[in-house]
Amino acid sequence: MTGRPRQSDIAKLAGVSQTTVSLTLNGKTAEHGINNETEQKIMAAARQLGYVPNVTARALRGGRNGLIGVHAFEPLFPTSKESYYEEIMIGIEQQAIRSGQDLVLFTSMHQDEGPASIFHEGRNRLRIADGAIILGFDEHDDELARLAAEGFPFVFIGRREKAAALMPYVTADYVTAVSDLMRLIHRHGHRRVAYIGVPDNVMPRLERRHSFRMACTDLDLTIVDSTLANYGELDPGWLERLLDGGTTALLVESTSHLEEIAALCAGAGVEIPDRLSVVGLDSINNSPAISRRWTHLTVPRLPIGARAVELLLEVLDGQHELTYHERLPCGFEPGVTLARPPA
Amino acid sequence: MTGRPRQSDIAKLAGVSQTTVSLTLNGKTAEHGINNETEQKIMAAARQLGYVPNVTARALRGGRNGLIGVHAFEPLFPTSKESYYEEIMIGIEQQAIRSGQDLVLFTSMHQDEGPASIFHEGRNRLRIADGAIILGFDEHDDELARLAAEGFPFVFIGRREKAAALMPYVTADYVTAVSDLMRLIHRHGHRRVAYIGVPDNVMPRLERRHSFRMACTDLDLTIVDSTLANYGELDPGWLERLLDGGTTALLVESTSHLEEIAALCAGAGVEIPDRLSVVGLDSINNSPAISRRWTHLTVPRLPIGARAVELLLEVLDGQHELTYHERLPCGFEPGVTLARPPA
DNA sequence: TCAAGGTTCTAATACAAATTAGATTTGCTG
DNA sequence: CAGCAAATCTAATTTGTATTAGAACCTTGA
Repeated sequence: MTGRPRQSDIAKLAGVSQTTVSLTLNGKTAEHGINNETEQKIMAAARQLGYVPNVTARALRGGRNGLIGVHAFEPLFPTSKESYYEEIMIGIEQQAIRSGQDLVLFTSMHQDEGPASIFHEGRNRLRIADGAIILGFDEHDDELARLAAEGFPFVFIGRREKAAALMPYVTADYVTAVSDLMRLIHRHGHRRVAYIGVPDNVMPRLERRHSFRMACTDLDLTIVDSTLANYGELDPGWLERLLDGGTTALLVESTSHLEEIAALCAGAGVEIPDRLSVVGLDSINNSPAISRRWTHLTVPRLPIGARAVELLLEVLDGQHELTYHERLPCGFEPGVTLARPPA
Repeated sequence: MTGRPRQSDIAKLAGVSQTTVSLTLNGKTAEHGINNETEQKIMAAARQLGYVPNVTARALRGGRNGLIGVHAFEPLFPTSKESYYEEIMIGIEQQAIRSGQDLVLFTSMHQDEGPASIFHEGRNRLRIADGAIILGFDEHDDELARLAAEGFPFVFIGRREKAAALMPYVTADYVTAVSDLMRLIHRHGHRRVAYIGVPDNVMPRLERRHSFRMACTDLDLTIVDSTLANYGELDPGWLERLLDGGTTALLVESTSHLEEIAALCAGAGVEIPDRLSVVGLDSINNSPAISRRWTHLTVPRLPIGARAVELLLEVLDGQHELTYHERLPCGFEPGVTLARPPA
């Protein structure tokens, strides 16, 4: 259907075989002893015809196309602001630019409602790309395992218990970050610390909670109080009970809870950080809605995206075991909401 | 390398030929008279082996690869907030989902500083996709012309004088929108209207200005005053001169100028809209930084992106002339900043 | 009983590139 | 001048699927 030039067209124009064209275009002139003059003819013909290799043919044969797939189980450009993936995508794009790769967004897999299943309807389009970066927080461990079993090269962003052993992944080092943070809070003199979590069990949050509890045990036995709140529990009564119990510092998993807590404290005349230290455990976007410079951890989403691209290219070159993974360090924003506990 | 089952594996298991498997899996049993019993055997075998069709093979055979290229002359996921392309990309993604196409972002073309040339190293990398959507406001008419000359199927988002005749494009109907808006302002009783432009000459802004001047002429001769301000010109003196000159309404090209003008008016005790009506000519994102419900036009960026995808697919099916184009209607947000002029 | 027609399946091929295993020519050595 | 190697190229095959053309068998009617 297309007037797209093929290698055979080049061959005809240059008066050689398709084999010679393929070898020449792939830079194997030396090892196959192709005449310099022939090479020039072929290159000239290719330029003249505006030849560009056919992705599907090359992929079918197992070659590389310079295409990196990106698959999220949810759309990448969501209508709601505060896309979770946005910063990661910036990192992916930047590294793709540096590495000279193009990106394929697998939108076609989202056709039906709900999370986009990789193997649904038998339309696993991932193979059009050389490899893929997969992100998403839904439970799709079985699909990932199957993909790994098929030998398809991919890197996962995040971490899953089951998946960990099967594929390379990049994630943030929540464990170290929360652990360090707890030591800092301990050094400030706090002995009762509460934790406000989100009622779900995705890995990044589980890791933070786990690390929090470990730190509580490690630092000084039984002096710390762990509390997991559900949405809606954050009311004046809750705050009162918290303070009456002797809690002097609060770890807040989700950024969206910070301002809620600020409002609650303001309403009850509780000063932050004089009466209560508050520390966030996630990145905070600059926005006029942010009331103060919170003390908080930052998740290295941009580096994670960038590293995932590099890692995938290394995987494609066979440089890593499938069990290889990396944990990138979280950042720390000192802010003004962590202080000594009241005397 | 593949532990992946192929049609031939199914065929072996079911004791039939690969052809029969292909026909059955594609639901062509009826037209090729395939026995119901055979069909059951094949389906069972396919299920048992966990068969998933190989997209690359299928695409190779079919001529199309289901990839739609997206090329902006700047990166699509910019570090700065307020990406111009973001809303368009949402539209593109949504329609790609509906149409079952994947998207290719040509990041590899951005390797060098500056805007990314399509004909990087003499090769048109866009050709790896079935077609492309091109967006960008830099001057690259020559590249677009060359692309069109090569017969590569693409749709441009926006409009260029030169490009208009060469390729299909989708754009917003600024002309009608501004014209209608001017009539509305005129009906409110305004007779002197000023225009605050941005000091550049990209098409969408030129069209708004042009339509503004046309409307001034059409509605009532010489009763309207047109002013084009550069950045930095917007100071108290400018506002004073404007009002002294009898201007009662202001058209503001760029959303970023609206709050600036609001501050200026607040400082000078000028009430909006009692003393001065102010109307924006672009979309406004919900954000806490927006001080009031401005009366303004909205640019249908999301529909533009979506329509571009549809249009490209139609072009690929040969349904359109290259000179085909569409202008999508702008929206109007009534807001509260347009009123009758002071008596 | 033989041609016509239907039913049910298969062989062969195309898609575009990569690769393996030669084929052909030329040059050089003994 | 036989013989061997290097230089330079090509034929044939592979990848997995879809499709065309037709084969083989069976039924039916005259």
